[in-house]
Order: sequence, then structure tokens, then C-alpha cells
Amino acid sequence: MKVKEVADLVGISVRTLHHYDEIGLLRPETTEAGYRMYSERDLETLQQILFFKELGFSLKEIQKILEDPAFDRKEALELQRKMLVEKRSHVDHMITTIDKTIKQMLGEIEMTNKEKFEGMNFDHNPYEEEARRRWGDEKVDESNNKIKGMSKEDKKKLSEEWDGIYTRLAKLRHGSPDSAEAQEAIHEWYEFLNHFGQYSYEAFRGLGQMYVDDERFTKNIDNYGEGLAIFMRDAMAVYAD
Amino acid sequence: MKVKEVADLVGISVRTLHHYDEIGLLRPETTEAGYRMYSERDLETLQQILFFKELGFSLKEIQKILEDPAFDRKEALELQRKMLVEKRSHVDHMITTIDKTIKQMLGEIEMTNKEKFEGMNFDHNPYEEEARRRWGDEKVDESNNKIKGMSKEDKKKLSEEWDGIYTRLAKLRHGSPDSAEAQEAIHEWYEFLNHFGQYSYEAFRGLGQMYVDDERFTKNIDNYGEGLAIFMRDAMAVYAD
DNA sequence: CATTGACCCTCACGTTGCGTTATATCCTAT
DNA sequence: ATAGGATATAACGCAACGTGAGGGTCAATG
Repeated sequence: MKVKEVADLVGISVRTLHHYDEIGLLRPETTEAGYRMYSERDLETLQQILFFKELGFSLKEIQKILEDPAFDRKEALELQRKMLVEKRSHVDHMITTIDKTIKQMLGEIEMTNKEKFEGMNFDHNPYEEEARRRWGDEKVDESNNKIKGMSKEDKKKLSEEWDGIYTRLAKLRHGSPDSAEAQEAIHEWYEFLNHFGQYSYEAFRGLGQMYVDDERFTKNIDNYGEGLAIFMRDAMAVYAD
Repeated sequence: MKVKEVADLVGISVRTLHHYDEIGLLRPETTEAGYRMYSERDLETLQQILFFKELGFSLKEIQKILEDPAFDRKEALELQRKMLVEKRSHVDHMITTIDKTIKQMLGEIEMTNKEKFEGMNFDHNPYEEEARRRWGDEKVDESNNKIKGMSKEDKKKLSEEWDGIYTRLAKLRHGSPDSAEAQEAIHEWYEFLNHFGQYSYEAFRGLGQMYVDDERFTKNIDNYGEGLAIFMRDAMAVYAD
């Protein structure tokens, strides 16, 4: 398929396809005349690109993800689905804010200024974090905008807090994931994470699962104590219920 | 409230607030020292701005809307709500596409290339059209990207088609809105509109209501025949059922 | 009163992701 | 051969800020 056909099929511009080729994001084969010829495989890649793009990833980030050796299309689709579900609930949240605002205008309710802007800030989708961890930067503190702006001292404090929570959980790992102590520590972990993103309980549960599914995380977490990743997954699941 | 307080409350940057001031979109009072002081009214305006922005309007467009003498905050909130509901169903559509894609990968279903990109193209929200009509340009052909690229001849053809449908409906207006003839003509109107936007039946119904609610549209439509706006609203509602 | 740290200002260059226009070549039907 | 549609590259421009520089203001504290 040539550019116009793809552009019309997909609903993007020829210029966009050129641009993606130029930056190496989606490089089709070319004919002898220099025409771009897109394959079925290219269309699949394009679908991935457009899903990630819709979810707010920059083209650079998308490229990084697609080039990661660990990238798996089915996994990506499943993650993208989760992100879209989250996005949908975010839209719901905005609708709720509008409903409340209208009621406030009619004098039916009171509303704080803070409430008027709820749902407005979607700069951190928890599954975006997951995508970055899975296929991008492993170090959360390097990929998080809020952390980037922090002073060294604040970063140190943050690191210690993180460390403290993990250490505490490591001590509790031989016990039951639904014990009061464990749940208290997990609560703190949830609060900690919510400084940087808006985690729904579902997303929190999913993150715990990822600690176990993804070897890189299991390995890092289990540095605090053998089996901690599994323990955290279970405790997080209890917490999310 | 000064800039940082507003920025923190709302979740945007100080730079953004500066920018909005510079372009005249949101101009707060200033102190003698030159500091920006935001009022409650400014926060309400900011909420509007951010809702429209979330819905894909450019800052220029938003400015135009907010400056329109006919702008009404409650109306805006209600319209924004409708747009968010539409956006949500668009997200749903994308989720459906992902589900299908996964099934196709597993060999459970077949899928055309076209189907793989369904939901991907959200470049024309029907309620966006409504906002533009209500507070922006009244002439649809001047605000619609697809029409902009057309030749004079094509525009003329379009205008005649539009005219023809309206004239036909005017002849039918003394009859019943649910008659076969009326419904056939409304179907053509629906198809006509769908050349330029993706109208759900709900959006189509809402548009008909707007013909009656908004005096400017009633007036224009009733030039074709007294009472046509009401007739069209009713016929469009029947069609949407 | 002086100092300090947080916050404020303006200015201006840079970034991202294309849209748009110009110019030239390729392809296919007539 | 011609014409019209499609393709290519090149390159300027734009929207909406992000970022850094340099300087002023404010309020608490010593």
C-alpha cells in the first residue's frame, strides 16, 4: 500500500507518514522510484503507534518502546487496553465535575475550588508508568516529571522513604499479606505512589502483578528480601479489594 | 490568588498561566508590583478553558468562544458534558478495536485493515461543530476543514445539495415528521452531515433540538418555510430512535 | 535594618509534531 | 504523446508551551 491509501484508511495525513519515516518510527520499504510501500506488518506497527499516541506518549517514547527487545505486541495491546479503560474513567471523572459544577451554579451544592478542577489533571496515567517501566526506563525516578524538578535533598528523602517502606514490607513478608501491619505498610506504599500518579485500586493491583510477572522488578524488589515481590503482589491485591 | 497557588490547585504550569495572559485568554488583575492576582471569576473561566482544551479546541478557538456575547457558562458546561460523553464512547470504541485485534491475533476472528483502525480517528466531534455554530462561525462551510479544501465548484455542488434537502423538507413540513418521505429526506440530511463529521444518533437528535433552541438557527432554517426548524427537530428525533 | 529564601516578573530561545507550499518525478489511462 | 493524479524531497511556519537567564518583591528572621 502506498501513502495515500494508508493515510485514507487510517485517517491520518500523508505528511504524518512521511514524518514517521523521517524520524525512523515507521520505515516502509521503497520502490525503485522511491515510493513508500507499506506492508501488513507496517499497518500493525502503525496501529500500535496510534494507540500509544492517543494515550499521550511522545513519538520519541513510542519509538523507544517499539525498539525494545522485550516489546511484545499482545502485551502492548493488553496494556493499551488498560490505559484506555483508565482514560475512560478519567473522562467520567470530568463529567462528574461538570455535573457538580452545574449543581453548584444552581445553588444545590457547595463546591471548593479544588473540586472544580478534579479530573482536569491527567498528566500521569499509572499504566503509562507501567509502560515506561516495562519497555523504557526502569528507574522510576528518572522518568517521572515530578521527581525531575526536585532538589537533591528532596530526592534523597524520597529515596529513603521508598527504602523504608520496602524494608518494612520485607520484614513482614513471612507473615500474611492481609495482616493489619502489612496492609498499613501497603497503604503507605499506595499513598507514596499517589504522590506521583493517580492510582486507581485496579491499577495498583495490576502494578503488584507486574512486580511478579516482570523479572526485572522481581529481581530488584527481592533484593530487599527473598519473595518480597510475591508478597507485595498479594498484599496489594488485598488492599485493592 | 497568585500564580503558583493557581497552578498548584489546577495542575498546570505557571508558564501556562503567563501564556494565557499574554495571548489575552485569561487576564487577571495585577498588583502594583506587577503580580498577577486571580479572582474566583478567573478560576471559573479557567475551568472553561481547560474543559474546552481537553476537548481539543485550540486556544484561539477557545478565546473566540469565551468572547462571544452569546456565551453562557451553563450552556457551555452542558455542551462540554455532551462532548465528554461522546469522547467516552470514542474511547469505548477504541477498546473494542483492541479486543478485536487481540482476538484476531489469537485466530478467533478475521479483521479487515479498516477495522484495525476503527475509533482511531476522532478528528470531528459533532458537538464541536455545535460549539462552533453556537459561539463561533455560523457558517458551517467556513469552519469545516473538509470543506476548506474543496474547489469552488464542489462547494457550489454542496450548497445546492444542502439547499435541495432543506427545500424538500420545507415542502414536507405540513405533514407528519415520521412519514416515509420525511424520514427519507432526513436520512439524506444525516448522510450529508456524516460527510463532515461522525454523528451518532444522539448527536443528530441534539442538533435538531438546537435548531429550535437557538434563535439564529431557527431563523435561518425558517427562511425555507415557516416552522421548518420545529419540523426538522421532530423528524430528526424520530430518525434517531 | 539587613539578609535570606520563596515567589514574582519579563524576555527569549527551543521543542514537538506536524501543516503547508514549492518543485520535480512517477504512473497510468486515454 | 499527453494529462491528471500520485509520489518524492525540501523547507518554512505554527501552536503551545518548557526552559533558562536575569532581575524585582515579599515576608520572616536574626
